Amino acid sequence: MAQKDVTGRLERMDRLAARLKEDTPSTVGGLAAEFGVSTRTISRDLALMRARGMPVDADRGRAGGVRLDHSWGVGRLNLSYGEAVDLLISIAVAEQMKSPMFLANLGAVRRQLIASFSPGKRAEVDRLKSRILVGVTASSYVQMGVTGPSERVVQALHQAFVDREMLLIRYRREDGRLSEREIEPQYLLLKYPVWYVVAQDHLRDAPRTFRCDRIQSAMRTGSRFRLLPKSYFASAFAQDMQAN
Amino acid sequence: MAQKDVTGRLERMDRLAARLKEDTPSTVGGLAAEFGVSTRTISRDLALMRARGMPVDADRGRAGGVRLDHSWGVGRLNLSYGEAVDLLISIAVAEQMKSPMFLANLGAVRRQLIASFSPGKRAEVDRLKSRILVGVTASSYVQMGVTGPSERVVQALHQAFVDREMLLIRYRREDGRLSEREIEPQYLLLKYPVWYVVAQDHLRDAPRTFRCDRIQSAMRTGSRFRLLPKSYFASAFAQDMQAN
DNA sequence: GTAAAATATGTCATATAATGGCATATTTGT
DNA sequence: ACAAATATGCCATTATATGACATATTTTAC
Repeated sequence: MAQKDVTGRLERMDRLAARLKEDTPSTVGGLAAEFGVSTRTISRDLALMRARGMPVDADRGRAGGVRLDHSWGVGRLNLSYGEAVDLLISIAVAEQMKSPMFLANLGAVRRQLIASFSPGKRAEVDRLKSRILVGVTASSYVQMGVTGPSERVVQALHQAFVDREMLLIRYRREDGRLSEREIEPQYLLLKYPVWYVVAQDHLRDAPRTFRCDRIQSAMRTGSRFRLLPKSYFASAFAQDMQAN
Repeated sequence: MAQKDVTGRLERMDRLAARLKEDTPSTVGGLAAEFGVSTRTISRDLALMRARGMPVDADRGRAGGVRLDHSWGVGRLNLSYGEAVDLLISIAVAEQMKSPMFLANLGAVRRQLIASFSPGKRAEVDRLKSRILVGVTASSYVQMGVTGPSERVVQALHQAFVDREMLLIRYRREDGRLSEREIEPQYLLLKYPVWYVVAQDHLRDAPRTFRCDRIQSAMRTGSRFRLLPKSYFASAFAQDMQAN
C-alpha cells in the first residue's frame, strides 16, 4: 500500500505533517501505530518539526494529544512567479478599491508574498504595481456600453504590459470606426468595471488612452519599450490622480 | 556561521532548495563546495528533490548546470484557515466581477487553494461562498452617498457572517433615524462599491437588507443562527439573482 | 572531431544518523 | 490516587547517508 521507497524519514515527516493538518484528534501512540514506528520515533519527529518552525501543540494528560496550532498552514501554496505577481497585484488593486469586506486577512497574505520575493524581484514588482492606477468608478452612461473584453485580448495586453512589450491593436473608436495602431502599454487604469490602457501611440507619436473592451484584437510584437513618467500622461489621469 | 546542529540532511536540503530558488547559475560541483559535501551527495539530494516533486532542471555539458524550473515556487505561502478562506472568497468575488485583468493566473491559485483543504473544510467554504452574491453595480445616485464603512464594523460583520453568529447593530436609516437591531447576517450582496447584508431582522421577525456603510456599530452576540434558503430573501435579490 | 565540462548513476566500505526499547519525569482529567 | 497522555535521556542495534572511485552520456568550445 504505502510506498516505502522514497527514503524513509522525509517521506514519513511529510505524511505526518499532512496527517496533523487534517485536524482530527491524534495521539503519539496512535500515530506510531498508523505509521508503523515506535512512539519514541514519532516524538522525535514532532520535536524536529517544532525545531523547524511548525507550531505543533500537545496536551498532556488524559484526553491529551497532538495538534497543529490552528493559526498555521491549512493552505500551503506554491506559486510560480506569474501567479505570485498576479495575486499580489490583485490584492493591491482590491485594497485600493475601498470595498473592504474580506480584505482583513489579505494584508498578511500580501506581506508574506512580498517577503517571499528576492529584493530584485521585489523592486520589479513594485515598479509594476506603481504602473496600475485605480480611478473613480465609471459613470452609468459608460457602464451601459460596457462589453466584457475578449479573453485573448486581455491575455495579450496583460503579458505585454508586464513585459513592457509593444502591442499591435485593432481599436474600435467611439464613432464606430476601426483603426490599427502600435502602442506602448505604459499604464493601466481601472475605473471599475472598465480597464483603460494609457499608452504611447506610435501612429501619432502622442499619449492616448484606450478602453480595453474596445480593443478588437491585440498582438505582441516582441520589442520592448522604455517607461515614460506619469507626468507625460497627465491629461489621461485628469480626475484620477489619487492612486499610488 | 552556519548552524550545523539541526539534523544534517533535512537542513541541507532546505538550504539547497532556497539556494536553487535564487536563480543564480549553479553546478553540482559548486554546490558541493558551497555545502561542504561531495558532488555525489548533491546529486543524490537533487534526485530526491525531483522524486518529491520539485522540477529541478539540469543541463549537461559545458556551461551546463542545475536550475529550478521557472514555473515553480518562487512564492511559498503558508496560510492560516482564515487567510485561506478570505483569499479564496476574494478571488471568487473578483472572478464574478467580470473585470478580468490580472485574473488569468488566479484560477490556478484558486484551484491550488481548494485542493489544500480537507473535504470537510472544502464543503464548508463552498457553503460560505454560496452565501455571497455579486449584483449589478450601484447606481451613480447611490454611489454619491457612499462612505467607507468603519473598519470595526466590517471586522465584526465579517466574523459574524463567517461564524453564522447573530449581530447587534445600530443602523442609520435612509431618513437619518437610528435604530438598534439584532440581525442574522445570512447573505452578503455586493453591488460595487457597496456591500449589503441580507439578514433576518429579529426586531420585526422579517427579512431585511442593510447597507454596510450605514451600520454605525456592530457587536457580536455569540449565539449562532440557522441558515435560511435564498428563496426566503427573494425580494432582496430582486434584479440581482444572477450569481451563484 | 576531439577534448573538456558538465550531469547521471552504480558500487562498496565506512561513518553517521535513526530507531526501538527501555526508564523516568511531568501533566492532567476522572 | 490512578490512568493516560507528553517529554526526554540513554544505549545497543540497525538503517541510512556519505565519499571515493568508476563509468556512461550529453553538450559546447575550440
